[in-house]
Amino acid sequence: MNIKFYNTLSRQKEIFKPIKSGEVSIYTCGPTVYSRSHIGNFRTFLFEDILKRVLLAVGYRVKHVMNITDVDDKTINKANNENKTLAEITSKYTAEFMEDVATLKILPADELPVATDHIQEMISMISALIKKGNAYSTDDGSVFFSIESYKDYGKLAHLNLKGLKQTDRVAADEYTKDHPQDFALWKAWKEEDGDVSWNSPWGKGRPGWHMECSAMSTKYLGNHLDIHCGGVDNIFPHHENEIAQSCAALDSEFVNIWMHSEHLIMTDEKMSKSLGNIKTIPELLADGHSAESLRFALISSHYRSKLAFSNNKLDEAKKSVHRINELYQKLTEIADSGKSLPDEYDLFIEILADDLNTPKALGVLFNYVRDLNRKIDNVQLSKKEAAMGLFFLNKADEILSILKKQDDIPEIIAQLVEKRETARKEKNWQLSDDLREEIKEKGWIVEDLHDGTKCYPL
RNA sequence: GGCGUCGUACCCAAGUGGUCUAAGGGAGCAGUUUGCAAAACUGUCAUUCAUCGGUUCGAAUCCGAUCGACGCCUCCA
Repeated sequence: MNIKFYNTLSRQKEIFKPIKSGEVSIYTCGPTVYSRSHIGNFRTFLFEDILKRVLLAVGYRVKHVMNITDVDDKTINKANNENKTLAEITSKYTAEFMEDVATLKILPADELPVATDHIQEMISMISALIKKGNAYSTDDGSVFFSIESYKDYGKLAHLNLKGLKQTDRVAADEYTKDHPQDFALWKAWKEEDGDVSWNSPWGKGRPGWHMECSAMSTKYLGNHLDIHCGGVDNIFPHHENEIAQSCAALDSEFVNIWMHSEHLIMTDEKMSKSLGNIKTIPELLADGHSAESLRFALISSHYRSKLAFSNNKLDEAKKSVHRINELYQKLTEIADSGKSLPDEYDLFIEILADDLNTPKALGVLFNYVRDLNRKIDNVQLSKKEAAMGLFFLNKADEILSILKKQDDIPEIIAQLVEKRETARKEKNWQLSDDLREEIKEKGWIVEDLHDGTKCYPL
């Protein structure tokens, strides 16, 4: 099967060919651990999760590396503001990040290297760049990459140097640079950095932001890798600068396919910390949304489109997740142990293999759900077909991970349900309805089937 | 100033030259079922794809203009 991915570099879909047959190397830009990641950040991490799961589903071995940025302006500021050490801040938020990753059932990366463990690798790379004439040090002990020394600069973001606007931010930069757009590889120590510094051939300082990704991707995945991902905002400057650094330092091809996810927006605004309209995973869980609903909401639009995130969207996701889980439960009761797959599975995979078209794949899934429900209603579904359906849902779920697989019903609820059953048998409708209400108040829904009842969390 | 994206039903959202009188989900309405509900099922719900032109035998899909929303141009996923 041909797998196609949209490559930011070429601005078109390309047929995916791994460098090494049967194996895919992926580097994804991870969090900067200075605060809890929000749902917008997780849109990107979930897109990467789907990417990985699709590659695994079609039989590739996947080597995935995600960096943790644990030293930069934001982490240092945070530590200063809270009067804590850098390590205290970054270890706290790294732990929280990993917690959220687990909650959302995101497959963790094989390696999660942190920047501060790779200072030596970065220094070597910077030295190599200076030696080759792609970088220069300044009087204060900083090192900059000279963008004029790298002729392809701008090829990812499709920027040409002439068209660049002289923005205030660039103009206001306090460093002395040859070219205003030259970016820092090494930043000389400043007073506000406190005790955050490493020795280098250029004096005390710390690495520039982009350096860690170049150094760590090379260390863990080699000079040349298959796929590199991140949010669209990373295209420029981060990924553009990575390309310049890596290609210049290594004299090698760097990344074959660059994939970027669009932003999640709330009420037509980008979710951002400065606007104060962010939601974290624990907050959303506290609002009563399940991990499955969150996953569903995040994959219900294509990763390259802006995602309109709203309460309405979450409510819809919850119902959709329930619909699929409901069928799953029914199938469990009917199915024999068969292990064959319906044609819809191939279609499902094929659609996902076409640049991860999750909304379209969900369409296929729902069509199938309706077909099976119809057969169940008409008592036409054979045990064999049910087993097929069950196997399909399980296989699809290896990618989507939206099945809840039976929640445990608390003892109190189970007792109330039983009590209600007795009342119903005695045709005591008043008591039965009251009990249903009571169960609902405790957060569970009871539904009466033709034979018995069903109970699930609200 | 430069580069780029998007505008599909009440809402979300696929479709990127013919199978489109446009998938799927949610909401609504009507019905089957049910002690009543819920769930499920059935029917209904865009002859039309921001607007106006053009190319084509054929366009939501290509081109141009207009209107509207948005992103990037040094540290935000």
